[in-house]
Amino acid sequence: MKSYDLSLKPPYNFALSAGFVLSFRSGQKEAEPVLRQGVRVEGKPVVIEIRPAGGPASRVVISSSPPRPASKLVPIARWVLSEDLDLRPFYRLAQKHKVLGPLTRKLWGLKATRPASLLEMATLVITEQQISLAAARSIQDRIIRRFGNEVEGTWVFPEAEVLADASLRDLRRCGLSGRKAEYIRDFSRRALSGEMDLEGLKKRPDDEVRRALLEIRGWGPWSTEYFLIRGLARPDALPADDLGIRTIVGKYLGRGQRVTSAQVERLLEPLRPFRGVAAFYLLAHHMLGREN
DNA sequence: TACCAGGTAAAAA
DNA sequence: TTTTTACATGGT
Repeated sequence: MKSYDLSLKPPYNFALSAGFVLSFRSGQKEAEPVLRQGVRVEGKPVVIEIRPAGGPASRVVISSSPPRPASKLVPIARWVLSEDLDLRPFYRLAQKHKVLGPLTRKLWGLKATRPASLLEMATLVITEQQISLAAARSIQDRIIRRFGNEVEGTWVFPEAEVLADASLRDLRRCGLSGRKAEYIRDFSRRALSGEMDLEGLKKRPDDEVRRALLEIRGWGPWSTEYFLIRGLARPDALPADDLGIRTIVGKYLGRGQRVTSAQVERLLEPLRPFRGVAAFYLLAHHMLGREN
């Protein structure tokens, strides 16, 4: 299979980052972390494979099935691996912090991966509202199997058109509430018509993205912040009312108990403008610790 | 079995 | 205006 070398801008540790995301996915644990991601290249479903290149931690090898030219795969890989997030200023700031300092040295080069499709991210955000991550994962899985395409065992998220045309009945059958089915279909319709310019969001400042999302039905503060940090890797975006974040911030920066969203804001204030990344590092440290 | 889980809109007070 | 309530599935 044709494969291409790619050097990501350091600091970046692919094996650590891929290992982290793979620890959430059920199934086989391989000796070498291989990230398989369903993506679309000019609308066609493709599975892209990213693995360590050996040598520097920031170097990877990418390939795809069916094969696609490097000019198509490389930008997708850069996006999925969040290359645009520069960790250096975060690390400089964290060094002065009692908790984040040692923790960042331990997790040096860690970044979250993100879906290639912002529509997939938006759907995931809506699905995850209120219910547990396990429940949401199972619903998202049904959505992708019902409406997406399979490539060699990996499922590729559907295009906006498919979800825009879906019946509420079929969406609900995936386990979504009636409301969420409407939110997802409405959002897909906006994406399809261009009323919501998803690609355009990538270049717009945080506050403009917030305004654009908050005016859409189904998008409250939590969903908007979550989309910013997870979907766009905006380093300061912080869903302070998120249960997971309130728990983890209380554990690492408070007295151990879950704290209020106001306390989350206060405790992470020294990490501005990297509060979202800081919260991610706390969460990652907690999750990786639990595995052992 | 009941209750909570990485919320939100809409109804009721 | 502020406060309740309905909603979906999975884990404990």
